[in-house]
Amino acid sequence: MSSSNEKNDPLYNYDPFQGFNSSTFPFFDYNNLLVYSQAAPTPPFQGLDSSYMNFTDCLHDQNSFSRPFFDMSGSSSDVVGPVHDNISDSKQTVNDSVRINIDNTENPSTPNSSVSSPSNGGTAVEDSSKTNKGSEHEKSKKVNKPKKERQQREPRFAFLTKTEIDVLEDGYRWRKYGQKAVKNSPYPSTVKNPSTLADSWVMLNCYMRCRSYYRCTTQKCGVKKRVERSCQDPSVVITTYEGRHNHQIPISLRGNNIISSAGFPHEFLAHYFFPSTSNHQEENSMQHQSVALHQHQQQQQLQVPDYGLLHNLVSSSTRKQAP
DNA sequence: CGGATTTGACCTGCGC
DNA sequence: GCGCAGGTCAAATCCG
Repeated sequence: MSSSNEKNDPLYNYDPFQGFNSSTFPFFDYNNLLVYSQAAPTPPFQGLDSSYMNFTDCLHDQNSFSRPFFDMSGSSSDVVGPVHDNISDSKQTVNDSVRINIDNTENPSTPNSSVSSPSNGGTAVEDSSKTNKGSEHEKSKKVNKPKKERQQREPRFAFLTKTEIDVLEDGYRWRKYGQKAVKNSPYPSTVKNPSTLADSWVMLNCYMRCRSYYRCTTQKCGVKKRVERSCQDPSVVITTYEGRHNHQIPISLRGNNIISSAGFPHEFLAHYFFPSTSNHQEENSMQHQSVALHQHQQQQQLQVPDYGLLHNLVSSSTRKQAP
C-alpha cells in the first residue's frame, strides 16, 4: 500500500533520526562516548528538553539506569507525554521508531500495572504470538474478544552506535531468528535486478536496509534484540532491546575474554540489566577498559563488504529472472 | 553432529 | 474485508 495520502503524510515519511548528525546523533561514539539522554531536537519533538550527558555522567546517573533512554514500546500505555499522544494515531512503523520515554518515574522492571502482564521474566511477548498459530481455540477467542487490549510488550530501549560492525557484541549470547527488509528503503530504480557484484554493492550500501531479529539463547530468558542500520546514516547501528535478562552475562564473556567482543558498552548494559549488582570502583575500571577497547577497535575496523549477502542477492536475482 | 543462520511462509495488528 | 508492514516460525542449510 502506498497511496498518495500516505506519501504526503509527514509522519509516514518521518525518520526519527533525521536531522541528527555526528554531533547531535544519539549514539555511542566511541571517541567521545556520548549518550543522548532524552529527546530528539527535531519535530515532532520540538519543545521537549534535549540534553546530553557523557558516558561517565550516565554511568553515575541512577535515573538513566533505572529506565530506558528510548522506550519503544509498540503498544505500551505507560509511555506518556505529548510525543506519545501525537504519534500514537499514526502508523505503527512510526510509533515503534519515535516513541521516547519521558516519564522519569518509570522503572522498566515494573511494567504498567493497569494491564495484566505475566511476571515470567520476559516470555510474555513470545507466548502471545506462539499460541495463536493454527489454533481454533485462539481463533474463536479472537472473535469473542470485545475490543482487544493492545498487547503488552516488554519495555524496549535502543542504543545507537556509530560503528562499521553490524552486530555488536554485548556479552550475551543471541540466536538470530529472523530478518526482514524494512520499509522506506527502496532499491534504486536503476538497479532493480542486480546482476553484477557492483550493482549489488550499490544496493547494499545505498538502499538496502534489513532488520535482524535475535533472541537470547539462555533458557527461559525471553529478551530480544533488533538490529538495523539507520537509513539516514548507514554508519549508525540501531540496536533495540526488548525485555530484561533474568541471568548474568555468560561467564566466558565477563572476564578477560571481553577483549574479544566487537565493541559495546558492556558496563552500561550490565547496569541496565543488573543495576543493583555493581559498584563504582568496578564501574570505573570497566569504563576505562571499555573506552580503550572501543578506541582500539575503531582503529582496527576495516570496511569489509559482506560478500555472503552480496552472493545471496545476486543468486536470488538470477533465480527470479530465470523462466 | 549439534548449534547457528538463512529464508520463505505465515500470523497479527492496523489503517483504509 | 483487504492490503500492507512488522514480527515470528520452522525447515533447510551452513559451519565449526
